[in-house]
Amino acid sequence: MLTYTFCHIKGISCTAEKRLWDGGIISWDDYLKNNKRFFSYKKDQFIRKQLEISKIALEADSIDFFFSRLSNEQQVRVYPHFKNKMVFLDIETTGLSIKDDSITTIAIYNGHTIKNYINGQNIWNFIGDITKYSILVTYNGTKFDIPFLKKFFGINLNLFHIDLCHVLHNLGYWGGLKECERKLGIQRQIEGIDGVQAVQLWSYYKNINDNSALKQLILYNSQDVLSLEHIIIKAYNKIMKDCPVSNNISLTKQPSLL
DNA sequence: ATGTCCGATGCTCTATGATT
DNA sequence: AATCATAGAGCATCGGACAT
Repeated sequence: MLTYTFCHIKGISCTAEKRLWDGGIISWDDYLKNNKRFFSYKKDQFIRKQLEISKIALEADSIDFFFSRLSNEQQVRVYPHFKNKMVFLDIETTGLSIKDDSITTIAIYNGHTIKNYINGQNIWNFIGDITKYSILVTYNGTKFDIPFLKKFFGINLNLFHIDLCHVLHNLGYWGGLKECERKLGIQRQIEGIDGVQAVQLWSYYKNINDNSALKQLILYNSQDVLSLEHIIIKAYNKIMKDCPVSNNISLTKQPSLL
């Protein structure tokens, strides 16, 4: 998995990495045991040293090592190795303005269970729960979810972050979460609700005590975090598609919302 | 030595797409 | 509708590989 990645090393781009793969150098050990030189002596020595350090970093589960060396769109590569430290996150709000609007609900999903947080009920439990994880996965969280969370809770979430919006852009997928899901062939359990309706559902709950509206909002919020897991797997497979051995990881069974 | 080509990197600047 | 981080373009630079 991560041992098939070379583009975290300075001087090796994705195209250079593909040349290695095509030349039969698939894993770090393939490179280290190989006598044929793909680069100049100096560069080759540097790469060997970096691969030895990479092995130690992987052994030590150093997320920081790989995150700091991989470009934003390539950080998805850590998914198989570090998925037990990852959490998918999505928030709902009363609108788009960070100045005027507030968080209504938060959903997080760790690959096994979904947790929901509701403003006015249990929302402050979020802070304690989120610190159990190391990597946050969002869609457009850089510009939306994270600034809202920062303002609402008044703290910086000290987590590594993968924004699948940028990852998909880099893979040529544009058009928002729902549109990208459609293009990727991802099926939702809950259909027919969008962000605007999510705002309305919250106001029904708040203004006329409509508990079924809240329930619907939570389901919608939960669906979005489940979709993020679908997307990261699709993105991972696309990013690694040229690697001769590691492609096609698949989705394990997700919790049912219905 | 010298020239040329190629790949990788690193700036600056601007337009834009995404969230509820 | 409000907002702004980022991708992408354009450009310069640097080092390696290779031919002459």
